[in-house]
Amino acid sequence: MSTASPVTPLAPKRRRGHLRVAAILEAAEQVFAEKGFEGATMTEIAARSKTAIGSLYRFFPNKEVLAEALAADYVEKVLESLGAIAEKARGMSARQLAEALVDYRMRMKEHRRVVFLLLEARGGLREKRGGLGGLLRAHLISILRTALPHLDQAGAERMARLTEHLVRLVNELSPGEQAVADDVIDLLEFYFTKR
Amino acid sequence: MSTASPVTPLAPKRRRGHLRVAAILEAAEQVFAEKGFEGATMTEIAARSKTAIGSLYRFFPNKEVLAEALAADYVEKVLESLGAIAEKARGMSARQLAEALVDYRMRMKEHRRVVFLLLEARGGLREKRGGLGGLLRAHLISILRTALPHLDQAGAERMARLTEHLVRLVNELSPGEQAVADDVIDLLEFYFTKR
Amino acid sequence: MSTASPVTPLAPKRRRGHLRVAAILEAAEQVFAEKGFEGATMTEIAARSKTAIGSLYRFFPNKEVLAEALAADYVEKVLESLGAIAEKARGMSARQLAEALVDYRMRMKEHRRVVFLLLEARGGLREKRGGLGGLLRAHLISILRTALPHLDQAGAERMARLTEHLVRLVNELSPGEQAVADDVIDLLEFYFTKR
Amino acid sequence: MSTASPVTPLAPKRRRGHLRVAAILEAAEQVFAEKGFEGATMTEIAARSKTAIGSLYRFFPNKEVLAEALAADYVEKVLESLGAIAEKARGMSARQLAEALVDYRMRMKEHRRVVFLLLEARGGLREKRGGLGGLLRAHLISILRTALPHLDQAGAERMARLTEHLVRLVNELSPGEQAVADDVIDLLEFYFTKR
DNA sequence: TATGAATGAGACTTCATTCAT
DNA sequence: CATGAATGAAGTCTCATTCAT
Repeated sequence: MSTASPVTPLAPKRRRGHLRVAAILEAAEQVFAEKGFEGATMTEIAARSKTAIGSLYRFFPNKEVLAEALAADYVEKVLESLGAIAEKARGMSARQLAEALVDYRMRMKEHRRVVFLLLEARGGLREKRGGLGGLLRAHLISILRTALPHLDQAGAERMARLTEHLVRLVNELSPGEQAVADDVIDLLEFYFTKR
Repeated sequence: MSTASPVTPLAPKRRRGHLRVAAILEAAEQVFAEKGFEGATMTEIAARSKTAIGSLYRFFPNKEVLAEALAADYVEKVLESLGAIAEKARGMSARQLAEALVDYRMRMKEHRRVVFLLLEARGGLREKRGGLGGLLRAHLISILRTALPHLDQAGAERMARLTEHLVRLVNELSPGEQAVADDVIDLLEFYFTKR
Repeated sequence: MSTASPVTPLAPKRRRGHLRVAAILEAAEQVFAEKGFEGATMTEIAARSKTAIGSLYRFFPNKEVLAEALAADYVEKVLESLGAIAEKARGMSARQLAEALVDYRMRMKEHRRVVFLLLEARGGLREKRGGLGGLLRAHLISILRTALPHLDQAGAERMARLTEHLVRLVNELSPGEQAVADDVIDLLEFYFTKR
Repeated sequence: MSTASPVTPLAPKRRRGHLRVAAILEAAEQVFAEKGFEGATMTEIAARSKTAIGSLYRFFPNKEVLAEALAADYVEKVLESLGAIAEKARGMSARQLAEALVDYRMRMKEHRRVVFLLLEARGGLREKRGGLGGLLRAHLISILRTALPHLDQAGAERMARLTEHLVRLVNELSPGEQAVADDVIDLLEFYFTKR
């Protein structure tokens, strides 16, 4: 009765709880980004979010759940953005599509390294990657096929792989390197046009 | 500047010479790749390399030094490869350059995730990145300017940033995705030609 | 001497009266029996008795007090039963006495392991044992001397010690072992007769 | 390779280790006896045996293993004692048998409450009870049938149950109560004779 | 008064590192 | 030098208890 439920973050029931959870997630994102999954400590996450360690565990019964919550949060936002692009995809020019994708990544920047760390790097979460990362890939493929109707499924998959990687670069650019983002757009435009 | 840290592996000059050390580095690479820096344990590295824990510590006085040795090892190999490309760079066509760069990455594949983990992800090693990562960047810039003489320094830096990122994708490709590597070459060719 | 500890359950006089308290005591008995004193958690006791944790603490200001209340409850019942035997003790035959004692234990069975755990095992409550356990012993001695007038005090004490232990076995018998209870009666009859 | 082995106490390889393990087991016995399984802390066991906590965990990878080692130790000694009785069982008189059994318990006294706590009380170890406790029971049954050849299996089982319980009393006797042990012998003699 | 969120001491356990043999 | 036992700081997580609502 109290042990057999799947381990999930507790949904806070009071108003205060929501603020607390938001603070925790933000701190966790920072710490995970800085130290990686193993390097991050629950103690530090608690301290940075000014949460008592016991309270942290009330909401996220263990470190893995916290990481997953972060990932889920991220995916949710990404899917939202991709959804917006998908709606406008039909009839977009190659350049417009390239711009839209780079722009969406740009807006994801705040979440920059968490993706990297939690969706793409960690072993324990690897299985979820099929779930989360795969979901993103699928959306991207669908967008590509809508905007570039001449693509077949295999071609779109291949293109999605490269596009995803290329676009990811914009998250790693320092303020002084923003010009590189323009190159990314140019390259994508060429890629979308040529194929 | 970034050399001569107080703690260094024993007899770094003939590191490759010592069989034990080679075994340790190989085991360390595996374990770091699988578990990340924090997740990796000295005990497991010792076990996998069939080295007594005490002996491991004779060669590498702590975990960080071991990771740095690995990184140095990696950089050494990369510089070697890049050096070979640099020698042939003059007069290379854009396509030939693209192919050479992708090919060199291909051959680095075994070291794939160690780069990722130690050069790019870890916080404690971040500072070194300036040293190691920066070194690679400098070489790449030089290669680009040699092969593409019309580039100015700023343009080459910008191009190096994107090229480095794009080329990195080939390390993450599964056997079934090798076709994507061809796209990378095509894109680089276009990139090198157009600019 | 052992009364009036500074911390006591609220309104102990009409403890049975309060429905909530009855539910808590029942749940506590179960949980203590299953998990032991340290293993039992206030949270689980609260949950099983459908009491908010805050309310649980209103009635029993800490875990120890709850355990003591349980023990006191148990002793109360036992004294009641022993009292009934004591009344009929004069003139009882050895066999009748043996049967009465085994029978009383039989009826205590529901409380079986709580005795064990709280009166006999726990260190912190050990001191109270002098109070509670000693009380039971005294009653038993008095019963023995009434039914077996030839006993002197020392002999009765000695006999009480063994009788108490022997009789305790019936609480541990599984349904399939009820025949052993008959042996206990036979042994006690012999014991009471011979001495 | 390092995780898939059953969890067992590490056999110390050096001389020092054996002393350490002995000290740990002794401390553990004390602490478990005083506080019970949940109440006992690894920290206290380490402190009382003057062992660093890390060393304690080297030998006993967790609390449960430590408790089991203790239980196994106990069972070994008991079986030894029972074995000695079994050898002499044929032809023993009822009184001699009673005396032997009480005597063997007497000599087990040092281990007194650990039995109680680990073999008979704890939930997690309950399964083992079938193994360990059941083993003892089986030996006792065999001894009874040898010394009292007229018993059938069912009768011996029943008798073993009561005998085991009765004999256990001698472990709880304080120095001033030794006379009770004589009563136990008398009762057992009667029990063995009459049946 | 009832509720359950918040708190933090402390338990178990791991592992980098040291050091006696 | 090699070995692996010893050490203890630090991390994860639990739970008795308090307190704001």
